[in-house]
Amino acid sequence: MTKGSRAAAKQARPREILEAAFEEFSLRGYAATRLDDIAARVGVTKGTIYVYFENKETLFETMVIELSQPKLDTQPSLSVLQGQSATAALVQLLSGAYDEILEDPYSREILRLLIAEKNTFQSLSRRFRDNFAGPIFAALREILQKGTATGEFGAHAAAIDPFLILSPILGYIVLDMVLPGESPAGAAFLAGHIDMVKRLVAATTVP
Amino acid sequence: MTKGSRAAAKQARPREILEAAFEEFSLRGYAATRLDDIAARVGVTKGTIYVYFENKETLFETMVIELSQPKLDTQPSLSVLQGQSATAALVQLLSGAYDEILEDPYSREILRLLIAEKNTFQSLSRRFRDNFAGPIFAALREILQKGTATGEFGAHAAAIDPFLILSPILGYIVLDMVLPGESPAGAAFLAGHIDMVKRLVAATTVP
Amino acid sequence: MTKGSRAAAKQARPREILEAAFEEFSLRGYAATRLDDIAARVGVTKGTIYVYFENKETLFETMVIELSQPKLDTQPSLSVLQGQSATAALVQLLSGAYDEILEDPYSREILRLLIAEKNTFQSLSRRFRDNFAGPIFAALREILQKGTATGEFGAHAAAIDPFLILSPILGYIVLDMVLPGESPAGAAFLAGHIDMVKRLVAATTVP
Amino acid sequence: MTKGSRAAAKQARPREILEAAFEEFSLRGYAATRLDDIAARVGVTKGTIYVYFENKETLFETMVIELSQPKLDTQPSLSVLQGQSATAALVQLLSGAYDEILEDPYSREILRLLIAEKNTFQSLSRRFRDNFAGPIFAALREILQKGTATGEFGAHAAAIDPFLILSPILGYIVLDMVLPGESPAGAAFLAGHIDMVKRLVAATTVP
DNA sequence: CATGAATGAGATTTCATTCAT
DNA sequence: AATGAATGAAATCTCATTCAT
Repeated sequence: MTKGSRAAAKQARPREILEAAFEEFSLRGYAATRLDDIAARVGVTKGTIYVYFENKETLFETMVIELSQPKLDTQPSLSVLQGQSATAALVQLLSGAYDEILEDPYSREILRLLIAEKNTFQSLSRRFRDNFAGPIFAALREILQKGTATGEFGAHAAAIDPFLILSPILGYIVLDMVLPGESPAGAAFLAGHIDMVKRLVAATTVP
Repeated sequence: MTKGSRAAAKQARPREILEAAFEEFSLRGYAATRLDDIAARVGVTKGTIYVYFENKETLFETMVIELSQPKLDTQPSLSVLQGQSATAALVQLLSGAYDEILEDPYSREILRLLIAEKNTFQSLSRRFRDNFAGPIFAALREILQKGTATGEFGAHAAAIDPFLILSPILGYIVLDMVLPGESPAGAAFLAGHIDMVKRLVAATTVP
Repeated sequence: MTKGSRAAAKQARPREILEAAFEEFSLRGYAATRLDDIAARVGVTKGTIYVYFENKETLFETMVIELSQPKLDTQPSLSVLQGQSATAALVQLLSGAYDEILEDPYSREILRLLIAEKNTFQSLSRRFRDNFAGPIFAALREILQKGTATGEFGAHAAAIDPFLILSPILGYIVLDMVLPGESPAGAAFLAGHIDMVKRLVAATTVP
Repeated sequence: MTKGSRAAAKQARPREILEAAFEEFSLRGYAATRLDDIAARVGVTKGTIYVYFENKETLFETMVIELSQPKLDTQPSLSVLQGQSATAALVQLLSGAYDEILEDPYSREILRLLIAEKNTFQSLSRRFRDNFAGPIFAALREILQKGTATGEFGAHAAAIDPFLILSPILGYIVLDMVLPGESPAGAAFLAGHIDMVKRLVAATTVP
């Protein structure tokens, strides 16, 4: 089985490198990270990285794409949201988003890297929009329309910008990025967020 | 007038450098920015930068501190909020925050740099918290308590985390950072944000 | 043989660099020597030096230590001096010292560098004292005492400062340093030196 | 008298700079010394140095020449040595040399600088030979011949290399340079030196 | 005479990338 | 596949020198 396990080790090598790259890049940023550090973290030498990746830029891009892949697979599909009330769907969508952010070790840091490198890696931002932000916005728009149509939400709900509803999540992430340890607990914030959104869409009026 | 102009040039030099530094740092990030580029932007040589700043690190830190100074001067003071309803104060605080973000050429980018460099320039993050975020949170907390006490807000309002109320602003900034040009217009978003907050604090109940 | 030659080249590289460093440092002094020059002398590029040495300072220190090592190995040991007359031992010690100075290509120049950099590389001076000067002084002291005890030397000999006996050697080196080509021939000077020392320790009195 | 004192200050300026230059150059060596440091020591700015000296090189050379001038003035002239015994002249010459070395604050350090910069400032070494070492050697040669002629010294004395007689002084300086604080007291060493030289020239024979 | 801002050449050091083994 | 020695381009920083005031 040595042959098999050796093959397995080789198979795992690129992933190991990507994970080490993630750690180093998120610690120091793209430019300040040295390939030496990444290699050392994996326990190989610099040259080995070039066996698997064309160059530093490719390594970075691949890392972002590869490590944010799982999230894309668990994206809310519109179909999943059917068969329940719009409110329930809303709650599920937000809860799912927080789950991912709080539990996935990569999402926050990758978002941070995208923010940091927005001018240098614009294609990654576009990817983020197309594969990640876009579908969520679409799902949210669908829910708002459905809720309004069924009278579950107030008449104004259909006109709400989906981004307004999602923005607290991003705000939460940012606070946690800039001032780690000073943001409110994730679960508490989620509860507040859901409560706020419920009030927002509810069929009540304000002065 | 030659004498005056030389003295004036000398007086203005540090500020010129800081502004050029801002442009370059926010374009490429701290590590990838070359002092050569900053110097070229000012129209001087590398050496001149070292006449005014000890090194690259100091230049960066000074730039962040200096260019975010105006904002600190326009911070909402608690006293200003007195003499008006809690709702009006809330609206004023949020409007003020948006004004600043939409009009100040620096704030968004500096926040982005803080996010990007959170591991490398932690002291700047602390500064941001103490001088910027802290006071706003305190003012907001005050407003919530006052509004609840006077019955203007619902009983639940006092317990709302101020950060929940502010988070959409940060979310807005982030979206604009990662996907420039895709965020909703600032004024429209502000209106939506204010409406949402009004509904949040209003004395109504939701299922 | 290719494998062998590459390994050999690698093995020899540090020593090559140290020798080139010696040439350049002794030509221009520590501060005025450029790593470029050292690299060019070896036939590699600047970067290669950093593969083997941490920085310029380390290179200098290592060079001094490494190239003065052979001398330490040929130091007079006290045991060698036994089994012969004190006078013979004295002559042997002095002759050995001249041999080394006249034949070793490094000693004079390294001493010169130590003199030049005494404020910048004090630890090297201490090394020189402990490993080099100290043992010779000790051996000389031993000889003086033995010669006095056996009556071979005059009674005053035991009180002679060993440094007085050795100082002409240092003086010779210095003259040769400052005015190369103007110092007397080494062999002639050694003969004169030995003669002077013999007269110094002899059991005669002077007015 | 303000005018006069101001003029005096101006007159003194070059000398002040030379002395500051001496301090800094002997602390760090030629290449590592910054004109800024010298200027700061005088209490002026870098530019002022250029008012009085053409460049760094000239400043260094002028400093060495100027600060070793007093010594040249007190050089032993052959005439002074006449009218006393050869032995007395010998003692006077050596004592004078030690006096100068022990008391003059510059001589040792300047010699050190000459040693350090022998390849870069060869003209200074030549100056040293012509103005300083040369005359002393000549005087010494004269004394040896005279002492031999009068029978005061042994017959072998005329053939002694003057440098052998002087070398302990240089050796003493070197030891004090490399290992400051470890050399014997100057007065004791002088006494030993004189005693050794007396024995050397005395009309005795050794086995 | 004195200043000190500005220069620009050059020095050390770093590091992504290559390639022979 | 993996290594690691070597490269060379580039980045930060220094400092002697100039010159307008």
